[in-house]
Amino acid sequence: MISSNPFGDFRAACNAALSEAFLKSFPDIPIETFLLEIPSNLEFGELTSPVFFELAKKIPGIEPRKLADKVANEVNTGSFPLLKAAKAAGAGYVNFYVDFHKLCELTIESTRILNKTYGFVKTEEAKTIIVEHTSSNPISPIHIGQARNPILGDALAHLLEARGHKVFRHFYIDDVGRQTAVVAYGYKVLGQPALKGKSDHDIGAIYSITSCISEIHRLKRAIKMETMDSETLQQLRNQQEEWDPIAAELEKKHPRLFKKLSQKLEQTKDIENMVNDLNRNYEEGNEEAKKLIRKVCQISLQGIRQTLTNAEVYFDSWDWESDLIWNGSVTGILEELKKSDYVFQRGPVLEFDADRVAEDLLLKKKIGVKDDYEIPSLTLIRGDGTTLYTTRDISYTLWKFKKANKVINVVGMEQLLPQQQLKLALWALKHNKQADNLTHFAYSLVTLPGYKMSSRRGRYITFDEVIDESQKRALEEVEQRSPHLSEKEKHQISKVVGLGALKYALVEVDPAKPVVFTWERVLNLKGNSAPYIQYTYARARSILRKAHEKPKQPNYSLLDEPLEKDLVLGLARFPEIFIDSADNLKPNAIADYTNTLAEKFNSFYNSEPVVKVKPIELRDARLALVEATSIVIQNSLWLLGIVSPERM
RNA sequence: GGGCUCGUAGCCUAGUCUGGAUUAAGGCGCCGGCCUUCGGAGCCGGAGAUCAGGGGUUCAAAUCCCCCCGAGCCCGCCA
Repeated sequence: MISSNPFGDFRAACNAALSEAFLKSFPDIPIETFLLEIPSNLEFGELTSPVFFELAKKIPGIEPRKLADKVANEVNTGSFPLLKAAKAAGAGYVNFYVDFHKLCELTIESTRILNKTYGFVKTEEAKTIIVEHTSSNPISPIHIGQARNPILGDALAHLLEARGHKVFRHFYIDDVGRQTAVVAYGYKVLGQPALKGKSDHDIGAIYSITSCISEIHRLKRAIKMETMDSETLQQLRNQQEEWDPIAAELEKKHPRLFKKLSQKLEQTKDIENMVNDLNRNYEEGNEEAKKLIRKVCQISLQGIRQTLTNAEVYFDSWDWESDLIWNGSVTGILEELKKSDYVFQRGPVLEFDADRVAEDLLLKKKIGVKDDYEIPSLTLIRGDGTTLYTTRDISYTLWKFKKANKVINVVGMEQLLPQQQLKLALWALKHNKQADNLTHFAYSLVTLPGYKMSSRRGRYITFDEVIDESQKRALEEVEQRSPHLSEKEKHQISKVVGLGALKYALVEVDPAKPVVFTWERVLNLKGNSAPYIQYTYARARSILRKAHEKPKQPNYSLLDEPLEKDLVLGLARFPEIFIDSADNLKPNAIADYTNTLAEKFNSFYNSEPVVKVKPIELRDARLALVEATSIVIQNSLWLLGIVSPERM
């Protein structure tokens, strides 16, 4: 007999037994559901129910413990094979004890048979889900401040897929907007040269420098104008003082490029206007503008794709923002919105009254804001007729809902307001179902101590550099620890371990919490890290290789050591952990679980011999346990996009 | 000014949604042990926390409510 969720089966048995017993003891008292939780200590059983404290209130004059005693006595363990005993304890608990030998056999055999699918309990409500993630601007490389996005997005996609949903991973190419026009303009004045370095890095440099020079030009011109008061003038001067050192930094970093771009841009009287024209032309579908901006984005994307491939993050679809404009869907949505009564004109600008939508349709609570909080309005169309990011995102979102019934946007927490406005726009358009099924998976950004990253200012550490460094450090470790391995093997291992360490460091923490990036954090090879878990896997596999043969005659009732019991319980609980992690979008729970499991396994094999132990029935039971553990580690690391190496 | 998020040993985190058991769980770092025994990226042990602070609800609070302090972010015709 096998089970897709051994501990879940035990939980179900406890629940049924408890309901039955309670019904016998107190037929008149209706019970909703029994809370069953994992007790602090194994002496209190494998599951415990504290509900008698609550229930005692409903029955006058009875103490929780008395109630627990009465119910515990009525529990009929005979009809539930996994349930060995139920005992009242403490001030009013009923503790449930599992038949360990049965659970043990069920867990280990299920794991070995289900193998790469063990733990991945399928949902009964399979959906088609689009996970949109990363979507970094095609104007600069992905930097470490953004790197949490692909890691989290990929882990979410794995989780949902394993849960039985149909998942599509989408990258939204944000090619519309001023920033692409800036870099395209810089690229154009350079004469559209072939690039020598990694393309996204080169485009990123052109972007920062063009943006910086343009900003300084604008400020200089503004300062020359005499029609302003001294306060405004001072503000402009302050801004200029901010940009001057940035220019110096960029010049130092890219001397030749900086010199060339400055010379070329010197000839442009008003860079800002040229950029704005280019942006407008692009939106209008002007062929020359299309050719130029698409080219620059393609070049940059080539590098970004390379980075993501190195990180082993893949996409099913690359969606161009500009397509939504050119095919008329943005205009269509705007027309619809205008009919909705929630848009208004403010001078030349079209605004969306997000607050009134929320008020009228009673949505404030639903989107998580207080009743008296006034949601700022959203600008839909600029004075010059061009659209804004969130405007376009409305039609992108509806496009995604044509292909899926649930959409998860992996977007930084700082974009909470536009994501709320977007949702409200869907309600204003009467797309209630879509609004309800749109999830903003918000996470905090990665920061560097004492350093403010900014693509526009050219101040960032790229994801590429961090991957390289992490893998380089891993290689040094492999060279030192496993000199006997072939060069090829050493390289393969260091790739997997270096990348694993990086991913783990970014996925391990609750997404709501900020991560401060330090090398110490990523390059941790000891406890609570991917290398620690990977090492545990490699050791387990090594033991299995040493045994030469598959366990043939395991007798699971010989597994009686506390360390064995603890490990088996860990394996049995994996499916429940997985379900919670997938349904509540908590990839960090998997990281935490896997690390704990690795600790249990390390303790086990350090004190209990496996290969050489006698009798053979015990040896085989332990071998099967080792095999099962290796499977669960591999499966859970897979969810996080981390590879388990056979050796390291 | 308004809003969102976070605050747990020197440092990094789990637990908070759904309140439960006289020791608040891990990791890093620190101190002390373990290699003629399946790979020491390991194992075992130790020291280290009034769960930011104050009040409240409860038989029971890191967890729920109120107040307050501190940090980050948002409130743009940027994305």
